[in-house]
Amino acid sequence: MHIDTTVKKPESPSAAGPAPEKAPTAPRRRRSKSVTANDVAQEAGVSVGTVSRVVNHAPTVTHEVRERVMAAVKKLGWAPDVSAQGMRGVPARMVGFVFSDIRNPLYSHMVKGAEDALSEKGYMLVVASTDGRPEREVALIQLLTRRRADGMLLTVQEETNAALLQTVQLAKVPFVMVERELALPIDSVGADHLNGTYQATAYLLSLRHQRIALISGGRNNRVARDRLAGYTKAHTEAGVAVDPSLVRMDSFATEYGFRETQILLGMPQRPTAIISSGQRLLSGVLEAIRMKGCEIPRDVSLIASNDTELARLITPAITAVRYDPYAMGREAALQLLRRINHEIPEGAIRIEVPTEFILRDSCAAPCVKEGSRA
Amino acid sequence: MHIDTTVKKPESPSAAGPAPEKAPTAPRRRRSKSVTANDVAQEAGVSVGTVSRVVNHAPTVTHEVRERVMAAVKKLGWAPDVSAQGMRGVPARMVGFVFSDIRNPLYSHMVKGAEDALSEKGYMLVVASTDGRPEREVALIQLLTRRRADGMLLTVQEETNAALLQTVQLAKVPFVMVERELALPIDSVGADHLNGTYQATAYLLSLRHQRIALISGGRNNRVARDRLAGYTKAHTEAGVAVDPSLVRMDSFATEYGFRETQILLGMPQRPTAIISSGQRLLSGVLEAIRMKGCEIPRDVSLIASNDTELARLITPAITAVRYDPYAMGREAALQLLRRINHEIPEGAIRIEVPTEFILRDSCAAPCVKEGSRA
DNA sequence: TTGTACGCGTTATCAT
DNA sequence: ATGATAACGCGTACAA
Repeated sequence: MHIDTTVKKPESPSAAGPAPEKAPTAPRRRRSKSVTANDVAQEAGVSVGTVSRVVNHAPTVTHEVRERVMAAVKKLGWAPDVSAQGMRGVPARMVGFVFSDIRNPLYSHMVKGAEDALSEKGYMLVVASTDGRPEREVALIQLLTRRRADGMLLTVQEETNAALLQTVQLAKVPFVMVERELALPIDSVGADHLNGTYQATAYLLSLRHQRIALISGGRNNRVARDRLAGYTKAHTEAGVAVDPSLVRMDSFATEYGFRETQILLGMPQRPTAIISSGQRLLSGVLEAIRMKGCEIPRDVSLIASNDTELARLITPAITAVRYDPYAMGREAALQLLRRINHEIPEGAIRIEVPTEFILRDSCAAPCVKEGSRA
Repeated sequence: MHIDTTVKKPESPSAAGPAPEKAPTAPRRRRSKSVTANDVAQEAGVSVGTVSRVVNHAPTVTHEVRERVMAAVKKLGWAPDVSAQGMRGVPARMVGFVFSDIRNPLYSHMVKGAEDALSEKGYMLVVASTDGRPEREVALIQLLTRRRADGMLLTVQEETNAALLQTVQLAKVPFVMVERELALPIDSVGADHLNGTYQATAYLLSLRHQRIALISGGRNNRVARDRLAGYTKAHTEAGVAVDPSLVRMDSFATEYGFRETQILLGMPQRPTAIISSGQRLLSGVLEAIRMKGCEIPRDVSLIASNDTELARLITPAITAVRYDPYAMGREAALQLLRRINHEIPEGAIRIEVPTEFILRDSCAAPCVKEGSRA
């Protein structure tokens, strides 16, 4: 499998398109009328160099000349052409955010956090959804690189994808991983899932639950590793053995939550509590619990992560591990900006966002009849 | 290993244009030596012109030469520099989507629809959140224009904002309005809220509700106008008078839904049904209903728009007017692409996305004791 | 069919 | 402090 770097222009209006498209007009590609620095210079009675010096805040410009140039700039409504600036090496002030699907509230909140941080500095944010397809991840990173993105935020599907690692290295711009980690010296931002899941598990154990199911996704991702570590740590501290059959970490999808919950609740020794770690999992888990005729928290206790409107408003309200995706996106963007501007020394940095345990009404001590069967 | 010829302050090049903007110092950068069309030409033993013709699919190139050039392209990993292309008038293949806040699922779904349509054609999507501030709308449109966006999708706060109208006209690129309409000859895409609200209202009237509240936002926007029209039409057809005090159309915010519902349920002749038209309103409305000690549908019937996971999963499940924001975003992007490529004749086009009435358990005939009081 | 040369608008260098 | 001018990399008339 080779990476195709050839240039495609499927929609060139002047050339033959892929469809029987006979464009009504065969327009000249030339941008015809636009005011240039030369026009401004003429208007102000100076040279183009001076115009450039003025707008770039060069210290060597007379106040009087600056005023004249600024007046001309305003009068003509001129602004430097970004393409021409690009040719001179001026950064595009654009960063990309690559993730699976913006419709996931987790990502839309991250994006907003990133966008807020970036727009303060005059940066644009390009969103790039991969639908979880690794080849799309690679293609989008390459596209953004070619389009001169100054850096990228990355939440990939598979942390060990070799093609991805190579692509990231080839792009000479900084990256910041979000809720993921690569085997490269790259900054990363993520929530403290270890502690979050530890708290949730410890709480359930303190209620005397012995069989606690953990449903999550991304078995090979940092997030899942941290959650499993927190889950295991709590069990170890409580002296309770972990039953591997209660750990389901293959997908964040709603359907997965539904299916695995059905399976779990159908087990002969079924779990008395479930930790649903994944924003989209919860509705699937809830539906399966409902379908099995179970009542929360009487028949099964439930803890969700992340906290959502659904968890808060449903009856009973669901106890949750909360963290702030907006803050994660914001911190990631700020770190990326620091890298872009070389404000910090080399060396990968890990930024951790705290988790918070929100106690609600979805947990109770396990029902003895169920717990002691077999 | 890093190219670090820059040794000034944390850089921040002008990019400001005419507007006074803080820019610490001028840049001193040089893009690292990159492979150019000239290198490819040399490698292939042809001239730069031929290289350009090959990658631009010019018909006048020998197959043999094309092969040789393509091989050189692949070998050197060359791709045309976008800035240089930009200077020659090649479009940037980038569009902007301006809206209030991506965290609103309505917009994140629209964005995904738009992105899917755009990425198929090799376009990038820049997201631009305004937080509902009109001056941000103007600033972002100007920014995107300067950055050579080929077109923009727009969901503005105030359809009558004069500064906005002027900015849109000044930008010489095509726009497509989403769920909004301007007094300009511009394409628009929106859901059929008139019919959706008509169906919801007619259904409630058929259950013999006489006092139906309508909560929504954007009093001066197309969406609100359409909803009010549908609401009124159903009342007229049923011969039921509309009580203006039951129509609350000032905001889409959750808090507004909460507050207005409290007020409505506190009225001496309180409504027996509520139509909550706005994705974020629902949770506020529900919370107020719960706080007032009312039960759905016994004490108050409820219909939501748009349909959401919350509406579907809460007990009782909420009857809803559903439409597809993803489809709206996609249609808007496709229409914008048609405009960008001049594939359709001039003249504004309105694209309507259908609504669907989802019957669930949140509506019943009004309680007589409540309805007949006073 | 292919090579050559010009120009797009800006920034940086070198003179003045 | 300011003017003049050389790149930057590509697309495309025009020449061959």
